[in-house]
Amino acid sequence: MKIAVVEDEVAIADFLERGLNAEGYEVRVAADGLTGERAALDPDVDLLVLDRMLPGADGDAVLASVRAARPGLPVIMLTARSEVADRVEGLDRGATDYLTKPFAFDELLARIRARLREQAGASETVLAVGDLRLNLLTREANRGSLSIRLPEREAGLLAHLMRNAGRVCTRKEILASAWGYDHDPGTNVVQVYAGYLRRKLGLPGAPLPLETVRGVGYRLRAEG
Amino acid sequence: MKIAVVEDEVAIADFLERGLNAEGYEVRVAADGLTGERAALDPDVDLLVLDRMLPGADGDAVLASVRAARPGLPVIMLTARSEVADRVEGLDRGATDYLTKPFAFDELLARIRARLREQAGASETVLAVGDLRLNLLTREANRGSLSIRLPEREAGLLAHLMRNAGRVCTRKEILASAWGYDHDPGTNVVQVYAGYLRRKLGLPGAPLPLETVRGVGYRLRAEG
DNA sequence: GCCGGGAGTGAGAGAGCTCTCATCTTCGCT
DNA sequence: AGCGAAGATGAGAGCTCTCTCACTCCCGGC
Repeated sequence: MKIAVVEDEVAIADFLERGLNAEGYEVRVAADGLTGERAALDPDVDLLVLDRMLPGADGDAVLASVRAARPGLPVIMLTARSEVADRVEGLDRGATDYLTKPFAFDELLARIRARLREQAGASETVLAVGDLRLNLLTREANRGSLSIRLPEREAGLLAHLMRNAGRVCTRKEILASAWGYDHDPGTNVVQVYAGYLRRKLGLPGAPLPLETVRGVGYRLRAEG
Repeated sequence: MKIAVVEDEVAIADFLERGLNAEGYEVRVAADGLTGERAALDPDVDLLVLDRMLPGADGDAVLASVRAARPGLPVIMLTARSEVADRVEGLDRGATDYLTKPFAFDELLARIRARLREQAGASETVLAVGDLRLNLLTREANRGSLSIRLPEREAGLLAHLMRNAGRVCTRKEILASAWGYDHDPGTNVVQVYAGYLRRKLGLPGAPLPLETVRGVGYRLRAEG
C-alpha cells in the first residue's frame, strides 16, 4: 500500500513518513502543491494525505486536479483550520475525510485503514484520463460525444493503459494485467486489440492518443 | 437517496429525521438494534447513521451484521464516546466514518454527502447474501468452496436477486433490471437463466435458495 | 531508395453466450 | 388420481468475442 503525503511543514512531514513507514506503508512525501500533484497521479499511490495550506498551488487546487484525474482516490485532508465551515467546505470540494490539527496519529491511522478497506472492497469503478472515461462495471467508454460498450478484453486493455497513463507499458506487462498470461506466448494479440481501440475510440481529427513505442509497447498520452 | 437512522434518544432521532428530510433525503428511523438491522438491510437504503449505544443489540453488533450482509454500505457512527481509542475502535470495526456528540449538523451533512458521492462513483462492487458472494467487476460468484465466473446475463440476474434478497421479484422487474427490456416480450429467458444459476450454484444437499413464486417471479431467500 | 523487422489489418476458425422453441415436469386444484 | 397451467429443461441457431495467421504497411538504418 502506497500513500502520498503532501505537507510543507518538515516536522510534520517527517513525523508522518516515519509513522506510516512503521505501519508498513510505502510513503511518498511532497512539500508543495506541484510535486504533490505529480505524486498523487502515480498510479501506485492508493491514498493521499493532503495539507490544505501549501506554498505554490494550495491544497484545494491539488484536490481539484487529483479529482479530475483519479475520481476514486481517497484523499484525507489535514489542516489547522478547524472551523465547522472549513470542514464542510473541504469535504464538499471532494475530500474523502477531514482531520484537524492537532490530531491523534492513531486516529489518522484508523481513518486511513477505513479508507483503504473501502477502496479494496469497492475498487475504482470509473477511470478518467483526459477526455476519456471508462466505467469498469458496465464497460462503457466515453470520449467526447462517443459512447461505446467495449468487450471485456478491450476494456481490460484500456483500463491498464488508463491506470498507467503517461507511462510506457510493455506488452509483457499488458499481457499479464489484462490477459492474465504469466509469459508472453509469442502472440500479437496486444497489437490486434490496440488496433481495435484506436478504431473504436478515434474521433475525426483527434485519434486516440495511444502511442506505439517500437520494440517495447504502448503509451496512452495523459491529456487526451 | 434513502438514509436509515438508528438512534434510541427520541429527541436526537427526531432532530435528525427532520433535518435530513429538509435536505431531501428519505429517512427511515429505528430506535433499537433489531429494527435497525432490518432497516439497514432494506436494499433501497443507501447509507446508515448509527448510534453506538443502543438498547437490545448494541451498535457494534448491528454494524457487524450489516457488514456481513452489505459490505459496501456506508455507515456513519454517531456517539457520545469521544475518546480517540473509541473512534479508532469504531472505525476498525468497519464504520465508514465516526462523529462524536455533540456534533454540528452541517458537518454530518457534509460527511453524508461525501460518503454518498463516493458510493455513487464507486458503486457497490461486491454483493453478499448468506453464503453467497458476487463480485460485479470480475463476475465471480462464490458459495462455500465453489467459485465460478458467471457470464454477464447470469451475473446480472443474480445481482438483481441479491440486491432484493428476501423479497419477491417479478419477472417483469427482472427483465427491466437485468435485460433492459421495457416490456415483457413474451419470453421465458428469465426461467432459463434461473435454471442456469440453480445448476451452477447448487451444492450437494444445499440447493441455491432461489424460490419460485408461481405466476409472479422469484425470491432469493436471505440466509443461504 | 532499398531492405529488414516490427507494427497494423483483414479474414476467419472456434468457443462461449444468449435466446427460442419444443418437450418434459411439477404444482395446485377439483 | 387426473387435468390444466405454469415452470424447468434440452437442443440448437445465431451472434459476439477472442485469438491466430497471413499479409500489408511503415519506420529506421544503410
